[in-house]
Amino acid sequence: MRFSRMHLPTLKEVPAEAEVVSHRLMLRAGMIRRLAAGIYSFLPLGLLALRNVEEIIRQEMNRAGAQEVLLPAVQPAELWQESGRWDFYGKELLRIKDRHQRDYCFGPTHEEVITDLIRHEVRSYRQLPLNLYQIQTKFRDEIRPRFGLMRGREFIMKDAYSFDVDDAAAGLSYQEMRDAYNRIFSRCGLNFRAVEADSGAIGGSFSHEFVVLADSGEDAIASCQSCEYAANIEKAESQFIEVETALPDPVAAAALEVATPDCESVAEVADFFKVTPEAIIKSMIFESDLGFCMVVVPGDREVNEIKVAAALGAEWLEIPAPARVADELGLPVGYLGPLNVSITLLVDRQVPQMGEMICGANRVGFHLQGVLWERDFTSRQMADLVQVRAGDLCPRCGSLLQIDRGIEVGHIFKLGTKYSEKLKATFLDQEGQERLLVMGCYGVGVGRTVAAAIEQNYDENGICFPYAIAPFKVALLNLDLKSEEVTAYCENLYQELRNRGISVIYDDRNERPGVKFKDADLIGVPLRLTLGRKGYKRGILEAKCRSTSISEELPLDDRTSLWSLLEELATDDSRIPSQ
RNA sequence: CGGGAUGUGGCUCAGCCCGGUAGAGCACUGCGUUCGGGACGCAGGGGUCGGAGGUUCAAAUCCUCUCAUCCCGACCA
Repeated sequence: MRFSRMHLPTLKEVPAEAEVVSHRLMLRAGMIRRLAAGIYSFLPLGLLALRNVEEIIRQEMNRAGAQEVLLPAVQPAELWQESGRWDFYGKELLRIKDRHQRDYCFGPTHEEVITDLIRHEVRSYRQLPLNLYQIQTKFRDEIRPRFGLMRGREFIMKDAYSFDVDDAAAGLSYQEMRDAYNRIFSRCGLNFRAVEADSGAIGGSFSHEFVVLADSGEDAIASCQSCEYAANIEKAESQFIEVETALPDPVAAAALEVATPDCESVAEVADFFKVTPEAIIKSMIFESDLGFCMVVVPGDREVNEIKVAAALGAEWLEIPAPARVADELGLPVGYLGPLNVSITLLVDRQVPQMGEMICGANRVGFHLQGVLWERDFTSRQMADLVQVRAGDLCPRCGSLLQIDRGIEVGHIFKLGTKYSEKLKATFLDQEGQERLLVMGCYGVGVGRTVAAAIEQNYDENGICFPYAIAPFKVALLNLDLKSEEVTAYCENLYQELRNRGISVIYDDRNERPGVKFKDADLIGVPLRLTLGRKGYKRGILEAKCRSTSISEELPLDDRTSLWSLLEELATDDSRIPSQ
């Protein structure tokens, strides 16, 4: 492509709307433009990057035996009512009406549509396994879209759905997708981790997220420093070690009520008693489909709601407003404690070994000191309820866990029969028995993968695209358009690069050299070739690598070293796992 | 949904408090000079100041409503 002919509106200044690196750089590099909150247009450069990721995805999905389809974006409400998600999915589902006032939605995901399709198509175990995928625009009406393509409302997703005869076969499909995903993100040149995750609203029993490590990421993951264990913080567990608790001697007969005016938070209470938060127990009221309950954890720990919901076996869980707690239960938020409460008491497994504790007295302005497990309160419902943190022990090997931030770019789920049951998607097995299809679903955020790649690869001059997804692999800068020899050489090299199938942007604009350098850096072209009058006289072409800043002088009359340099770049940063 | 902020040429912003002919830089067009890290000079084009209503002789500026966008929060007592 000739730069002079390309619609590539780079910006010197950063549009005020952009906060995070990838968003800023994608705007500045002329890749995307915003139309509305969370809704973006792709310009030519952005689309090239997107297509490169799509192509890698297609290759790996096809290699894994999946077949591409294209499903409708607009879906009738009946299907969603049949699966039960019309009500459950909530406001994220963009609902629309047609001219006859019939309800539709713009698909945020396609379990319903694909299951409907398959239940009409698949009758026999002979047609299985089957894995269909598509790359398509989704819409999720996010509460708060932000960060450009990282959390958009309209976005492009690759979603795949597998259908198998039983759990074991579905496990194989899942594993195949897991391998494919590892190859996809490796080939995109990303530093990522596959982590165990909660399956959330999509449902199912088991899932892994693929998280690109980046400080600006919205997700946190816990990973072991020595073994392979890695999990989303929502899901992560830690090893629990029983310790003997030393009690003071003699032990007081009962806890002591102390006036603690205006001490509502753990920090304030710790300050008041001159103790660390570890000596305090934090009590919180939760409400679920099973009613109210009180959750008790060490004061220096954060409650993990997903673990609470799992421990309770609850469908949904939320924290009621303090006013509601006061009205319904007569309990004062800020001064809660586990003594003498009538509702379910759910206690974190670490609490019994805390020794003498401080907790709220269930009376405004008072806390209890010297509280003891068993003497003062107890519960049969004990579990791991807290969020892991750096320094906790790996549940597999006992080494230290570390916490990193990252961007979720892929998520794979074992769905089981959740949707096939609701939509009655069945087949006949070898014995002629009617059985439910066992499903899995597998998603990749395509635009988000591009954004994540930028989050992970940039410097003060702009984007440093990994070779595999770079819109252009080579930028050829002609610094002296007026010189016939220089221009003739550049034109010839440009043609040869194109003939070799190397995507190249030839900067033939009538601009000063500085402008060309800045633009080539900004748009993240991995290899920059520069030729000016001086270089031409010396018979050399300057080749500079964007990511390493290493430059070499190549002879004009022999291009073999150029081809080997490109070869090297192409293989260098696509870290394909060996397996 | 709660809180905060912002809407002025394509972009970044000033002007608003204290009402009186709409500005700068970048970008764009033409000419000239310049030419290896976002050049300079001269001459130009382009804005119903987010929208609606109101106050006023007069509104970008004051008032009311509305729309849009961004940030924080919407669970850690």
